[in-house]
Formats: sequence, C-alpha cells, structure tokens
Amino acid sequence: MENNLFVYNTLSRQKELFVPINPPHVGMYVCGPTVYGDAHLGHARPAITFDLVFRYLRHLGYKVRYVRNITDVGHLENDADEGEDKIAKKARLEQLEPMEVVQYFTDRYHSAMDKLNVLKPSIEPRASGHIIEQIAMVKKILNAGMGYESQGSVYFDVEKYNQTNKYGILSGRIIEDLLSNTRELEGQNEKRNSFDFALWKKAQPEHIMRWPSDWSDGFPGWHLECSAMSAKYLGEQFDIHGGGMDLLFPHHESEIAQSTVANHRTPAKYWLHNNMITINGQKMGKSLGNFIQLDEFFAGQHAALQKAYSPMTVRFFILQAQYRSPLDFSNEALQASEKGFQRLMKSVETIEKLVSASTSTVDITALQAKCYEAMNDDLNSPILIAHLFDAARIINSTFDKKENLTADDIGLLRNIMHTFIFDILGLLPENDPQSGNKVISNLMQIILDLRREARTNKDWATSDRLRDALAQAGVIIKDTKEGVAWELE
RNA sequence: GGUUUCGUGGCCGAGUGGUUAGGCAGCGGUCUGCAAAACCGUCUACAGCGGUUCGAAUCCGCUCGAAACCUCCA
Repeated sequence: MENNLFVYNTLSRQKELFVPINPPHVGMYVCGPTVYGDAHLGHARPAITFDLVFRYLRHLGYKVRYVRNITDVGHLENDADEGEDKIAKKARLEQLEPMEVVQYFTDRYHSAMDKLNVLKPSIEPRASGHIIEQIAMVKKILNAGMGYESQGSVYFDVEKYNQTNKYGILSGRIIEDLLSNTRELEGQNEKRNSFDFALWKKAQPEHIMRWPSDWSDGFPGWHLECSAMSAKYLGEQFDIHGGGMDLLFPHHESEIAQSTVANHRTPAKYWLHNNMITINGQKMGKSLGNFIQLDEFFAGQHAALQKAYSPMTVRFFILQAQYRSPLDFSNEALQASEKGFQRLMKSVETIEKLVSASTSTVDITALQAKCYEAMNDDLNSPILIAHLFDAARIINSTFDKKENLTADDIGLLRNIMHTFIFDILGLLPENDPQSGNKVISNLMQIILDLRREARTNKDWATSDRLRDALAQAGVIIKDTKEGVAWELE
C-alpha cells in the first residue's frame, strides 16, 4: 500500500516516511491511563492525538490493530510515604476492593472518552490480567543475565545492558550522567544502581494487590506491562508506539531495554509522543490547583473556567494545535475555538443549500490535495483546519453568489468536509440543548410568537422588551434570514 | 545541575532561508426598525544581541525567559 505519510519518530528525531512492517496491517500501542482518579485534561490529549492517528491510518486503508492498556497494578506513587501502590492506597482510603476502584474509574474514563468521540481501541488489556506474561518476561530477562534478584524483588541491570546496548537511545539520556548524579545515594539501596528499575516488586505486608512468583508475593514493575502486552497482541516488533512526552523517560526507555533483552529486537519502529498541556501558561499540577477534570470542563464547574466547554470544543481545541507542541488551555483560547468550531460546522450545513453553476471559480481539487498534504506532514491538524476554514469561506461566498461551483465541485467539497471533519478529525455536530427540553421549547415558541406579532405591528418597544428580558433570563435571540433562533447562554 | 523541547501579531496557534497560515478579538462593510447573530473584507508578528548569507522570523553562537522528564525502592 502506497502512502505519503510522514511521522516524527522520537527515535531518530526526524520525520520519516511511514512504512508498515507488514502491510496492510498496522500495529499501534499507546500507553493508557492509570485508573485511580477521574480523567482530566492530561488524559484527553494522548487519547485524541492517537485517535487521530488511528482514524487517519484507517482512512488510508490500513487494517489497524490499536492496543491501549489500562494500568491497574504496580504503578507506585513517588510522592507517597513509602512507595504505596496508587490503586491500593485509594482502595484503603475508600474502604473498597482495589478492583472496585479500577472498575469505577475505568468506566468513568470510558465515559469521558466517549463524550470526546474517541474511538475505542481494538484491544484494551489490563495489566492485572497479564501477570503470567509479565512473569515470563522477567524470567527471560533473568536468563539473559540482564536482571538480578534482591530481597524478593527483581531489577533490570541498566549498567550491564548499556555495555552491549544503548540505554538512552530514545531519550538522549547518557548513563554516565545518570550515574554521576546519584552516586552518593547508593549503599542503603537494594538496587545496584539507582537507575536500575524494578521488573518485579515484593509486596509489603499491608499491600493488598499481590501475586505469587518465584521471587516473592508481589507485583510487576511499572514498565513491564506495556512490553508484555504489546508483544502479546502486536508481536515482538510492531509499527507504532505512542504516549505522552512525560513517559519518554524512564518508561519508554526502559520498555525498549526490557523488550530488546527479552525478544532480541527493538519493539517498535516508530515512537510518537504528544506534548503536554498547560493552563493559562502555568504548568498543570495538583499543587497549583489547576488540574481540571474533563467532566468539570463539560459542566463548567471549576474556578478556573468562565463557562462550560462542550466535549467537541475541547476536542477541536486540542486539534487546533499540532500534537508535538505544548498546548495552553485558557478561557480566551477555548472560547475562540468554540466560535471557530461552530462556524466550521455551520458551513457544513450551508453546503446543502448551494446552487450549482456551469463553471467553478475556485479549484476544489487543489484544496483537497492541500488537506492530505497537511495530514501527511506528521498529522498537522492545525494546518488541515486552516484549509477547512478556507473551504468554509468558499462555501459561504458561493452561498452569497460571490463564487461559483459546479455540481461536481459542490459534491467534492461536501465529500472533503465530511471526510476530514467527521471521519478524520472525529468531530461531531453538537445537539442544540433546547431540543432536550420540551417545555422550554414550547414556552419559547409562545414568547417568540408574541414578539413576531409585535414586530409585524412595528411595536418595537414590546419587541425589544421581550428580547432584553429574555437576555436577562439567559436566553439569546438571533434574528436570521431563515427566521428567529434562540439558544441558552 | 543534566536530558529533551520551546519562545511568533491583543489572545491562541501554523510555518521555517526570498511569496497571505488559520481561528478569536478589534476595525470597516452587507443585512437589520435598532441591535445582536450571521456573512464578506481588513489589521501584519516572529524574545534580545552578535554571526553566516545577495537575502533570516527561518541556519550558527551567546544571553534572557518558559515547559516536560531526570537527580527519589515507579
């Protein structure tokens, strides 16, 4: 299968032509959430970024197997008192079974992703369901002599690995630097070097999530699940591995090391990383209190939010930045996206009202080519959106008789808009909130009828009084050529 | 301190050796009883200082500023 898609490979630090290992099949693995809290803005970006990759690859005709994991074990908190398991900690506090917590937040995560119109991955494996595979992988690494056991835990020997391979190949880290930075901390450590990472951790007595193994009752190291599950479902070598930039080191670096030892080859051909999100130019963090959950966005219930922002506004906003750029959330920026999105969607409706001409004054085929060009250049969604806004202007101008289009071109334009906006960008028209409430809708009908009568009688005082009173009550009246429309503030 | 990125107009964000990004806001216009909405048009920037070049926002160096990760038994 031919394509012209270039993606930025973190491994080579440059854009490379995407050539699948086994076309037309494509295997893609993306690091999913640790389910110990509600999905926030930080979760939306990788989900939407790789949803875009997934959708575009499918559009190009590839058969994509997209695997995105749920981390439900072994992810230790570094800010906890003594490295307590995040899931277990929450469970103890809430007096819930760990798996109850996992189920609850997994469901909530899925619900948020559905609202954002993020397609479900082909497989969504859980770490807790793949303990056997992970233990097998630890054994392979021990047999290769690249791991060592220490007080019931097993660690990966990074220094030894680095003698024959390059630890730091992905992140650009240099092992000597890591070594010199941490020299004085050795001694009381059960690890040989501070940068060695756990393959298996012995569980403390109070630790409720535990599984038996040759070394101890414990749980797998954090990096291991992705290596084990990607190999299981995509093969030892697959096409794309994605995730947030924050996972680049040590997580992905360690994945490469583990998989290379266990399977004698590097796991993924292309490593794609999405950038982080900031709010009002500030780092998003719990300590700063600007960590906004997705549901808070949708409801507008957060001190930092001036109003509610719909899921599609959030999605469109994220797509208006290229995935490798940092993205700054602010009320101003979101409101700009909200309006722009509405304008774009309105133009899609306007296409249906266009009247064809015998000749076209605009080159629609060229526009289509530009849209593909943008996507092929490392999924440059902001450029694509810019072209779609050009298309919107063409549509509106044609509707205003300032441009002309043939019937064929109108059809092509419709196809371009639908393909890129709905199929590839994954945007959806949003329902009018008014349609949901029959009573309000009926009341509005009565009020607007009264206003229409007043206007027919040129009783502007009454007409304006109704309009102003409604505005006070939070209802905005819009007089359009097609009639009177209204919406809640 | 180290690694990796980045610093673009009022705001958000593309681009990257010579030509309009785009959106929002503002401004002008069309429409309207008036206004809003909608639509059309319009504004012209690349942190600072050096250097390379016929030419740099784009390449190189330095300075300043920002972010993520690391320096912690994940």
